[in-house]
Amino acid sequence: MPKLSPLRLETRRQAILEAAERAFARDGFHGTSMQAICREAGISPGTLYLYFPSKVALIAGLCERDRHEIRDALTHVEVAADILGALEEMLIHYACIEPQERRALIFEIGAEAQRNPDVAKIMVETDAFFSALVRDTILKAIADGRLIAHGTVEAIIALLFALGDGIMWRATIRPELDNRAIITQIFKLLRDKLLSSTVDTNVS
Amino acid sequence: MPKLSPLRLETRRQAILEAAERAFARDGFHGTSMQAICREAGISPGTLYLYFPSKVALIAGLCERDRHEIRDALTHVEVAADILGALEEMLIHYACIEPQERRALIFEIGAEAQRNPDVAKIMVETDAFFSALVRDTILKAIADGRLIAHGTVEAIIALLFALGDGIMWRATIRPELDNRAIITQIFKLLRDKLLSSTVDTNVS
Amino acid sequence: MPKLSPLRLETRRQAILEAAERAFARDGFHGTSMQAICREAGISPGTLYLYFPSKVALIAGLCERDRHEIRDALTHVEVAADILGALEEMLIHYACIEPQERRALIFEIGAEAQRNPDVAKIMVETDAFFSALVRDTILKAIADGRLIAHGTVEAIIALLFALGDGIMWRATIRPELDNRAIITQIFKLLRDKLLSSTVDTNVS
Amino acid sequence: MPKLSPLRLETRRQAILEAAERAFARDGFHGTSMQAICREAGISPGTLYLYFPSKVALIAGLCERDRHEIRDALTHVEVAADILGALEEMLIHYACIEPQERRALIFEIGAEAQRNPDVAKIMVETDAFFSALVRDTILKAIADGRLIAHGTVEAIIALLFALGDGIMWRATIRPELDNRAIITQIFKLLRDKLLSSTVDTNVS
DNA sequence: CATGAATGAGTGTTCATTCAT
DNA sequence: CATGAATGAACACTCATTCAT
Repeated sequence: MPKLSPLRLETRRQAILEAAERAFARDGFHGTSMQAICREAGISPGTLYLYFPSKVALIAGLCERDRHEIRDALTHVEVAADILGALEEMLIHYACIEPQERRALIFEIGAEAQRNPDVAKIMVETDAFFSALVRDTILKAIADGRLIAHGTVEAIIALLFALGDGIMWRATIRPELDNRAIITQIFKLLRDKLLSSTVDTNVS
Repeated sequence: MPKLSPLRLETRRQAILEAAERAFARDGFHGTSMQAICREAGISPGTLYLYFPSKVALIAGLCERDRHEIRDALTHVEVAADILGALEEMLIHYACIEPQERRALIFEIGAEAQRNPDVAKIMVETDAFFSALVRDTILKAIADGRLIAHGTVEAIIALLFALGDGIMWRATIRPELDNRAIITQIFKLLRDKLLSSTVDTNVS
Repeated sequence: MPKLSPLRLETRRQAILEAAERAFARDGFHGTSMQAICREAGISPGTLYLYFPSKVALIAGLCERDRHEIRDALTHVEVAADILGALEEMLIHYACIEPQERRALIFEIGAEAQRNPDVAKIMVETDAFFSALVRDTILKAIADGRLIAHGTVEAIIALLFALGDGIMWRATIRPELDNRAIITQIFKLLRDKLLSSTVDTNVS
Repeated sequence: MPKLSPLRLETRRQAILEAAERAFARDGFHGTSMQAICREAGISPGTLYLYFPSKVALIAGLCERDRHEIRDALTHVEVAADILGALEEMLIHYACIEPQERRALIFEIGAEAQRNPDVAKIMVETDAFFSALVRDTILKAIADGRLIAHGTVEAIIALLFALGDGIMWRATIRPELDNRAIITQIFKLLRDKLLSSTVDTNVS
């Protein structure tokens, strides 16, 4: 009985995760049965349990995957000349362009995190990782003179974090609003009053 | 003639709602059975269904109740001399003082809102009501000269909404942080750079 | 505490029975809740139980009432010059004119009779009473020379009973057929071959 | 690959149907819980729902099965030299020999048919199928000269159908009568007056 | 006599999970 | 490795009946 080759195992895991995400987004975590995920993934229940030990493990897996995705997205921010612009773009992507169903998943994950320490851990770690990276990037940019902080740097960063999460949150509960315009408006204000960029930015 | 008097009916409804809130906060919406709520409320299933027609009606009732609570809380903000201070205090109350379990309920409600139009409607209405009231209060204060906006008023208000929700969100997913300090820091920045108050404020 | 006057008691009972019949016919015995009957009758559950001790008692009451109704209907047959014609008319009335829902009730009653001896007893008694009456009427008519039996009288009567019940049955399970025509056809055959009438009958 | 083979699936279905029939006959359709059927069949609820999607599907399955049974029974009638004799025998079998509980099921099915179109459809189809077959058989026999109709053929056939159903009905509500004798008596009359057979029949 | 709020056992059905093949 | 039939505890909800007022 040769163990599943790590590559194949990972490929399968990802395929199942994608099926699960589609199903969860469509019907919610509790509205989706394991059978439904199996159907979506084209496998049998027995096989699913070969790759994930339980239903919550799928949520955990989804979190984990999102963590990687955000990490990749942040890479672009890190190396961008216009850091605020890159953050703005990233926010617009997740708040306006990605389908609403995907955003809605955050409720399911959040709810699960209250009950499941594994999920909570991943959530906190993802947030901490993300925050640290953004913070470092901004601090470095300020040190480099690419950004100028108008006020206590720590406070500006704290405000930035809350702002980003708040925008995501509002886009999720009020998708009918013109969130893209709201984001643009807020970032203009940010640049004017709190964190101006010294590099040329292409105003879109 | 033991007809349920309106008062008694309302008292009962509230008692059941409180029991449901405790149970939901403890075990989640889907993790809580109607039987468990009955046990918590000290009534039988049949009786519960006399007051609420379904499980989601309990969530809807909880939303409705929160809406009233927020409305009352906002009354204090409206009449406050120091509007930003009142908002800050309100935020600290809900983000730091109220028990974490209560905040966590927002995930359950949000998740339910994705599936249940009634819940979604209440959520949107509550947000719209709250937003409009805060907005009016700020606009009036600016017109009165009690607040001075450093930048486009609309943008500042948009930022304020996102900020408020973001702070609540972050307090919910990162309760271990010193959120009170973060809020204070952010509000100080706000007052300095975006929305200064012309009345004496007692800096806490 | 004066006992309900017998008259008032009976009036009430009949009103409730009618409400129950409407509800049973609409939704079936098991599909009708006591609450629904109360609503239909405009009384409270407590009051209903003052007049009928249980739900099956309502079915029993309905049987009892039907027994009286049939007895009355038979009175017309007894005194009719054209006995076969009167039976035919009665059959057409119950099989074609009365609403289908009322006929459908017989299934509910029959099912209940299998479980409830009281209901079974009433059902058997009603059938026995009816059969005896028809039988006597026919025997008397034959003795009087108003009817002529072409064959063993006992066999003809047995066939008549089965025929009547069978027509009712078929009208109930196949209401879409032209049961009136079928009845007319059968009775014509009856008169021609088995039980001719010596009085003028208006052939319809 | 423990995929349910079609044979095994059908065997299981029949076993469950038999368990359901026993339970329904004992306690009635509404008096029988799915748990009770499971107990009777020696399986778990989950398994039952693997074979039948709902409780009414069991009734529908029972109808379907009866339809097949009747079809088979009719095959014997079709090829019989003495058609009336074969029908008489069949009637005696179902009205007198089969256990009363099985006959009683017709009430449950009939009641269900009033509420459930699927059941109603099967009931009507079964009756139509049966009627058409009997009718064809008789018409052919008359054409062949094996039967002689004393009267309008259509009327005789209509009477025959009503008679058959009426006999079944009466045997169900009055099982204490000597229904075998009644059937014999009626069929003798039939042969004498309405539909004589030209082949030798062994009078039982 | 009449009420209707309260009851709680019971319902049909689902679904995460297991394990023999 | 993969299967999918089997499981059975759990669920939201109903309703015939009672009894304090």
